[in-house]
Amino acid sequence: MRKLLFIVGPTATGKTGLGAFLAQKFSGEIISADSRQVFKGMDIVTGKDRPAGVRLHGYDLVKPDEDFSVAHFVAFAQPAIEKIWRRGNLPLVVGGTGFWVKALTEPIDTIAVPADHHLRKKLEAFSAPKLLKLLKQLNPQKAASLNASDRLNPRRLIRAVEVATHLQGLSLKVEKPLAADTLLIGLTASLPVLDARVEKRVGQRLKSGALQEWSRLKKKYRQDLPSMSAIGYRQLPDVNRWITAERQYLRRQLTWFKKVKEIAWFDVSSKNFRAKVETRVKAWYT
RNA sequence: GCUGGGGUGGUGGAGUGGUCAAACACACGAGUCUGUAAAACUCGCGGCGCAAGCCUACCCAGGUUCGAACCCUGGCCCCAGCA
Repeated sequence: MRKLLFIVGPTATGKTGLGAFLAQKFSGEIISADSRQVFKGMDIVTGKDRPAGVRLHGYDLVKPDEDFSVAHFVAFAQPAIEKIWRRGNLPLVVGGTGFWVKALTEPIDTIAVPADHHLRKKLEAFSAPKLLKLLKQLNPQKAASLNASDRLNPRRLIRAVEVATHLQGLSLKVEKPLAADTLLIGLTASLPVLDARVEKRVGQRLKSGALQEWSRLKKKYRQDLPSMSAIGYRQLPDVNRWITAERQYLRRQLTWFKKVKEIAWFDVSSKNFRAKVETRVKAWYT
């Protein structure tokens, strides 16, 4: 069976570095699963590492003012993975965007319903209770299935209404999940270690010209674009707030990934952690 | 040293006699998640308790009052201006 390797975990754990290491060992190619690194020109602040000698897919797919969501990601990544298999290589999906990683192997059944910007714009004026009421009329089951948090989340409610209004006419062709033998490697460390790494990384990005990149993009793009909501762009020039936002994000990622039971976790601050991972991958790969 | 302002939670900052464990914000903690996911959203956040509730709090010490974070006296500290 074809093999598919995932490297996941919170920010600043060195996922790409490990990915490159494993890619060389096992003749692999990296697919980045990162919701902000898909944007061209957003390089320094989002921390795009480009390890030498490794094929890496998934960076710079669109311009910052273009749409790119899970659906686009799946549409891009699945064929990319197929091609890597055809070349006889091992695809390594590397990324911290949990939802995107999940979508690759667990199909989203409403993924075929595209964004209706006109409708969204109209619905944005509605309060959460009003949206919920509307959803109840269109799709009572969906409305009933929402938990307390989502019932108060306008963004989620708008999408649910959008799906409900467009679903009928559409012949749902659900994406096929990738049939593969998968291994999920999770990278982590103690919180103090992770926090320290975050701070260090921000420092490095500042040295590499993060401020210049930020001011360039700020002039060029509207601040309400999804791409511009990337951590760093929102907080700069306040460096401390940037660091805080990175740490908060790190914790959110941890919350997501800790629920994924299949992940084999490795502590990046333990000694020879790369060797340990390599051993684990080897056992699975051969 | 003088004059004026001020000392409230992890932080900023409301509150100026009872309805205050203390608005609001931030930070922090725990979560949610099926086309914005580095997004959006929810809950918690003095102590004990499942809860009802109880206890300890608004620099310190006294005092006034049925009742004080809020009024008075003294002390300590901070800031601004003048010396």
